[in-house]
Amino acid sequence: MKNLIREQVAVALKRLDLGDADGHLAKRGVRFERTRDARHGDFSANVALVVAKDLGVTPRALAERIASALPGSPSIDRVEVAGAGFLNFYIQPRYWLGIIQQVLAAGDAFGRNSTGAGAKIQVEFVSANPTGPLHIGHGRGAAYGAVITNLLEANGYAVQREYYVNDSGRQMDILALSVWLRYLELCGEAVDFPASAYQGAYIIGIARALREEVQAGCQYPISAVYNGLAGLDGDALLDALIARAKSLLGPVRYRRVFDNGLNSVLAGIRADLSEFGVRYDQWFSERSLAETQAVDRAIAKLQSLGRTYTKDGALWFNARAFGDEKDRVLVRENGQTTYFASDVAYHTNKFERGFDRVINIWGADHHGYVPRVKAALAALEEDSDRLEVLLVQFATLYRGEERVQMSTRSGEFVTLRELVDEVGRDAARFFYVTRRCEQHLEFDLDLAKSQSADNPVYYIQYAHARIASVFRQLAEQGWAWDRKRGENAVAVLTEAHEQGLIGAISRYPEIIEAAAREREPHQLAQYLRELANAFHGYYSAHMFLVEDESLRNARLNLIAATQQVIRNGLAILGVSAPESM
RNA sequence: GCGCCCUUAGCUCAGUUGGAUAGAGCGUUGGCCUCCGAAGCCAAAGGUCAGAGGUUCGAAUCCUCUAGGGCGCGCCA
Repeated sequence: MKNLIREQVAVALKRLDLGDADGHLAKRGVRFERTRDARHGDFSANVALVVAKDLGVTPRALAERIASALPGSPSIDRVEVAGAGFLNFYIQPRYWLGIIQQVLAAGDAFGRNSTGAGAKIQVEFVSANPTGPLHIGHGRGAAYGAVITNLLEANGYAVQREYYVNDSGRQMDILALSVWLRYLELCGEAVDFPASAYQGAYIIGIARALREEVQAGCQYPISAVYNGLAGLDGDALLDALIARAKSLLGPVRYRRVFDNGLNSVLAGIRADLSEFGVRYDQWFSERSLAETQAVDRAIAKLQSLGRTYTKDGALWFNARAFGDEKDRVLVRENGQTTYFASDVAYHTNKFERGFDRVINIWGADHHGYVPRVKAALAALEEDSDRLEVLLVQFATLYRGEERVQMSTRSGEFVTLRELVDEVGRDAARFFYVTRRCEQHLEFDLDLAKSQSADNPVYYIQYAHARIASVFRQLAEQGWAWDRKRGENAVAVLTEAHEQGLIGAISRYPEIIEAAAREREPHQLAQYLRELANAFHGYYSAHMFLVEDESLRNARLNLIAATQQVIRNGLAILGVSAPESM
């Protein structure tokens, strides 16, 4: 409908010999929008306000001229000039009524479109270090990423969901060390477990499994482990202990301890995400980039393009020449490549895989990292605009009034699993995506648990279940839904509540498009609440199961369409649509 | 210190990318089940859109400054 109006206006402008404005309307701020107020018609256009500026005429006069030059359409009842010079379009009720049939005919496909035309988009999200279970902060990225990908698919994109597994580096060494020390404890050694190692209880579980597997095969006397390390603490102690673990165990057994930790934690993460309704097409290993020499190749390419230099024994990438605020190290003085070097290789790899667009969903604390990755892509002569980084603000966690600090190392965090166990997957998923992602999220655990029934998700689900209940009631009264009869009688749906509900339904495809385009899942969540509100109001005001067969079936068609749209929307949010609750 | 993000009703948040009289939920106050599910509906109260300038037909939205909050500024990942 918006497109129809846009075409109408374009024709009018051409007739008035203002055709040059055509085609650039959107860029110049011309909008065709739904009105907020029914007194302004159904759609409004500010075209006269914008174009009048260039012509030096009054917007109102121009609006009158455009209005009279409109070709008209059977779907458009009338057009009025209002306010400062708005064109208000009133749509024929017939057109609105047709939407019910469209929904029922399209079913699960209603609202989907082919805007994306099959373009390949990769979305990488969560990608938390596999050093511990996912916590509530990760849950936000998981929910956001899942809904974004669902939205993109609904818009006709070919989406690939990916998790980048940081399975190498110092953090992982600390995990391996933590597991080994707990293992030594289980072997009966008196370990003074370092405060900066991973404290979480899950480490002990992993250590126990390791001990079952290798028995005493990785055991060393504690005196040998700590020999010569007295006086060290903090990070220095950790690094020394990691070096000690590697030297005592040797590469094979160290890798075994390491992989025990990695695989166990990763299995937990996979299970948690799966239970949260988040699925992936690919789990991409950072380690594999080094093992396939992809990191070396990326560095070599930067070198051959002359983007690097050596300083202080390290190899630097000339990031400043590509918009970053400082240059970045690729190979450290000790010969090890940096995480950044892996990331250059990783993003190169993504582009090599032929995605038209690559989206990273990162925590907001990584925002400073964006320019350097883009700089590297630009330096490698890739189109860095094909990489889009969406930043999700952290969730701050409260228990009532008290703020809860979270850190994986200290083991003090509320896990995603605990959240899902306590408030349920539907409520958790919905809660995460009702807020704009650049907004800090205050997550009150007490509220989420104690008042879970007040979560708006139930309001929407209730509308869906209520409609299911009406159809059950219909059958109990010995009636059957005659969809054809309802379709022929839709013109009887003249009540204000019915018009409002039909209007709400008709907005759904626009919401799906806008929420995907703007990467804003909360628009869909917000919309579903409004749709449910329109339905609940209707339900309270009117009986559906009336004696009049035509009216009854017309209403059943309307609420069946409502239910379909709710189901489609909830599916994209990853929330269930119950028949009863 | 420098950079990015945020600030809207008592609380948690929307506000269709510059549009017409700024909206919901929770909470508060009052009303609605002899009728399809009251996890619902209807109504009331509640605002200097952090503050000050600017841009224009028009600003919560754009630009500048100020205040407050978050994050980042490693040869960590």
